[in-house]
Amino acid sequence: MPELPEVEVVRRGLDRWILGRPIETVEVYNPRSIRRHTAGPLHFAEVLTGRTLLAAHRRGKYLWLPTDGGDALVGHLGMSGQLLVQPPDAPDETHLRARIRFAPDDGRDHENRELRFVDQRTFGGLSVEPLPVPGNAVDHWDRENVPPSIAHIARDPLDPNFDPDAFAVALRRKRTGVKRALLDQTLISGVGNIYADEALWRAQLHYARPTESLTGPQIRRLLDAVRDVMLEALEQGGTSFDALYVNVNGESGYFERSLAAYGRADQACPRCGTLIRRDAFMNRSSYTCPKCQPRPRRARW
DNA sequence: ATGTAATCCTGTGAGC
DNA sequence: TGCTCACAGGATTACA
Repeated sequence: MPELPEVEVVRRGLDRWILGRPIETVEVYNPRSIRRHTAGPLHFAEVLTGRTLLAAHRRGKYLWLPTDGGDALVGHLGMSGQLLVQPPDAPDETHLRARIRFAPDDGRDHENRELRFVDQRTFGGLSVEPLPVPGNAVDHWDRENVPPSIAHIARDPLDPNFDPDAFAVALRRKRTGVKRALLDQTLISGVGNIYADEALWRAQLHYARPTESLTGPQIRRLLDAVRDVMLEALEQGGTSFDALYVNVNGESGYFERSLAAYGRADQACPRCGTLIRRDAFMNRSSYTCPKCQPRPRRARW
């Protein structure tokens, strides 16, 4: 599943390949993939046509691309979404939901690639939304230019303006388990089930540990773990930047090779050899090492 | 304020 | 072989 590192890989691909040329056509094949766009998929296509995408920004798992019209193309990949930059003659993908074609770049037709939104489970979606302060974006961390549907999303751990102390205070104020808090995108964004489990394993914390009982050093260790695991995943996912293809399938190499806990039920913990255990958690799964991450006496989840 | 459960979806694989 | 069912899970919504 695309979490922050995968989405950042996509952002870099979009930043490199699809900015600066007017959109010529927009085709929507599944209206469900146009979400939050209250005026509907037809309007989505209409308003986007003729616009030029100026930049590619990200917060947590959300992407947004400001246009020369003062609004932005907003995207979330959900569980199975991909944004692919493809040559026009590439065969349509099975779950192709939308296609955006750009005006040719005189004489350089070989670079005239199109943007495709592919999404098997259609939990992801695209929309066009107004930007509060148009045309003012300095970098992709700029808070003032966040579209309305992303306004409630907290800064993510790779954002230079992410405030660890404020996070620690907000975290301890919550009366919940630490993993639930990690997955709360209004507290910290970009963390999904996979990286939550990996970070907790690295920080040697159990998912049901009550947030208010966490010490300052433990929170710092946890944050470092979140950042490290994401940066490592990003390094490995980054190898596909040159491929004229934006890799988003949630299998950034890292996925298969480097996971210590997630998805490894009944396999040896890389740190101590104890068998990793799988618990039901929030309609999904949590993976822990019973020895490195003992369940707290007062558990909360 | 916080927790719980249902909802949205489809491909995969296990079990019968 | 073919059916059924559990499962994967992010974000939002409704309800407790």
